[in-house]
Amino acid sequence: MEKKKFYMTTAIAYTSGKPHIGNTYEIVLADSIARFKRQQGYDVFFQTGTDEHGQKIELKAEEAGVTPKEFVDRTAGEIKRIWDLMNTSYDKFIRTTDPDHELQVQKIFKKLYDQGDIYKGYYEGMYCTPCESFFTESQLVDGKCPDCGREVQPAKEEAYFFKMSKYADRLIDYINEHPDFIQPVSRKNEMMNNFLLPGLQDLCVSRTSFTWGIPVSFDPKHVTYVWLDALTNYITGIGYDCGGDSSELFLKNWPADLHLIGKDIIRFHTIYWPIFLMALGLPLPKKVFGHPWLLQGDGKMSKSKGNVLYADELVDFFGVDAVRYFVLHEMPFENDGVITWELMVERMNSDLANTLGNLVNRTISMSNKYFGGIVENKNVCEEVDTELKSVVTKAVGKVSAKMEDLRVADAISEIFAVFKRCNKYIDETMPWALAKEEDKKDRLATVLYNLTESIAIGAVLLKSFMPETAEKILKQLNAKDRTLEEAAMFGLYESGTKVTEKPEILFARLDVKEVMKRVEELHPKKEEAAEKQKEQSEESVIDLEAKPEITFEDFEKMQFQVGEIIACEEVKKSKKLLCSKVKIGSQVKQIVSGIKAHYSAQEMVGKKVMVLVNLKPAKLAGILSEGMILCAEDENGELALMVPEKKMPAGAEIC
RNA sequence: GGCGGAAUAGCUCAGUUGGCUAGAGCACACGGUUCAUACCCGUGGUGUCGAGAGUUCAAAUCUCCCUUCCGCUACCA
Repeated sequence: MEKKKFYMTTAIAYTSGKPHIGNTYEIVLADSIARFKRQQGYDVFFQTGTDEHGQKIELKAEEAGVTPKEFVDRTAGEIKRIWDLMNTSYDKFIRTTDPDHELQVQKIFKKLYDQGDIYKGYYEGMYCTPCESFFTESQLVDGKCPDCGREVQPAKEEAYFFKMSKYADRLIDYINEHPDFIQPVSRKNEMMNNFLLPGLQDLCVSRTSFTWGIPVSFDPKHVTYVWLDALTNYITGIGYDCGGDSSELFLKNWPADLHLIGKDIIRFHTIYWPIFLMALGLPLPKKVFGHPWLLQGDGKMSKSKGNVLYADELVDFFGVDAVRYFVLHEMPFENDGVITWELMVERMNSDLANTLGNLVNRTISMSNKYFGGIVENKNVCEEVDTELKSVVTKAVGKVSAKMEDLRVADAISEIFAVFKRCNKYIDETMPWALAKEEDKKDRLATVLYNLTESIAIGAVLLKSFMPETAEKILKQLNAKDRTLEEAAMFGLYESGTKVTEKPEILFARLDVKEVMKRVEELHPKKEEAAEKQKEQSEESVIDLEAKPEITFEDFEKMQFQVGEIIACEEVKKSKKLLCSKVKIGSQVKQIVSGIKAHYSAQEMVGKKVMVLVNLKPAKLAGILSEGMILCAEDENGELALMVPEKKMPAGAEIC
């Protein structure tokens, strides 16, 4: 029987710099889907690659003192290296500087021009070079770029435009008739309401302001502007030829079954790309999934802060599969996910080391201890076995269902539910107790067989997400690989198999403090950069949005007093909170403040601070707080306590 | 400004067409256990289900309104 094809792509990564963990997320997500589809028996073609043209790269190369080609060769190599490091199983890595892609883009441009979909016009406005964007006067903020705040120049460019409106109605129909086309569905409304229904603007598809791009063959002072160049990679990469000489690979795989992209470029993939395809007379992709982004927890990722997470660094700390697990697990379906070092350590310890690693380890250890490593099914079943088997054999179906909806994080949770059930089973059956009774030997053997078999099935399910780990587990169990159908059948692990004598620790527990210490050593730049920013901001001012005017009466409602901090301790449950005992006059109040990141408990003691005394008490992390210690905050979130500039007694009114 | 979404346990979130004491994971506390990587299992929440009003025998779930946050988008000032 011929396998059903499945063609999927990621967005191509822009080669302006090293990819951070957010970029890496997409390729790992895509890889899990690709691997799972293969496991399901699809003939998968998985394409990824790099987007290498544009003015930004031209400038970056100039800064670096190399040619654009040298520059992109370097960054594309770096991106590919990280994709490979993450153990991703792409079939094709396309670069938009590949000669066959460039040639094909030129032919497509010409064809669309000849058939009247592309016409020549003028582009006018204010141009921001770093952002490569035009803005109207009214869009500018203080006369500067609304995106980056830098200077803009007036510019008028001769340019080619694509007649988007011509195909709009057809696209609207297509989207309505294919409710699965845009995922998640909430994005569909955004596209409809903001673009399609109000009427599409024509899209500029060429530029003359830079040269690092694919020249328009019949008008070489123009280069193809980003979207017609970048989006077409999905067809040129598998051998499309608009002259009618497309490859077998293309004929077999187009239309794509899935374009996996970031939510920021949904518009281009669900409006412009389908319309380009219509103009070329090609069928549209079946599904476009705009995934959310992975964000850094403690503030936005920024290179100057030195807190950007890079995949290779994380791999050094945790290993490839752990990093794959983090990015996949922390990502809900529609909302952005958050990732921090602390969170990763937590996942590492709780899920990977405790639940999974320890399970494999204890199971193998028991087989060795009680049966010299031989796992034999003596078929002495009890009631408790039924539920275990049911959970284990149903897992495949659950995982598949989640994957069908591209809910990868949920799919992984289903797999871990199997491992958790196994741990529970051990407690229910208490093998160590069975081992003490000679006549329970066969029951003990059966229990260990059931466990080994369950873990083997779990490992098979894990293959798409954590390939190396799955393999390690199967190897330690000496279990045969199996298909997904076989993962629904309990009892295929060959009775009488010998497991490894010395189980290898799959994931070592980590100490948060030690990890954070190493991170600090790794990024000493952090402080330097922060100091630099401080210097820069010394002369700057902060404008806040004005709150509504209040009356003197309103003001008088608030009671501010000088408080002396006589004791202070960290709130153990919390990362941010300090709990202070504050002396105000003759009474002492307990106040919880979110300032642990800026002040240690020790240095708080003895300080005299400004306190809002009559704030309604509230519980923070379960601790009563009876007021508020006031601080000033700058744009970086740095805090400074408000202290009196002369000596003042505790309780002095501030008015 | 327009369109859309969200607000539920300390944290991240589930809660189908309104229906019995509102759930899961993590964290925390206590108990159990010892095969194992101080691990696993069990138990534990006074949560005003953002505020207010309404429909209903019954609302986290429907309607209205308010507040806050988020997404997309637009732009007069």
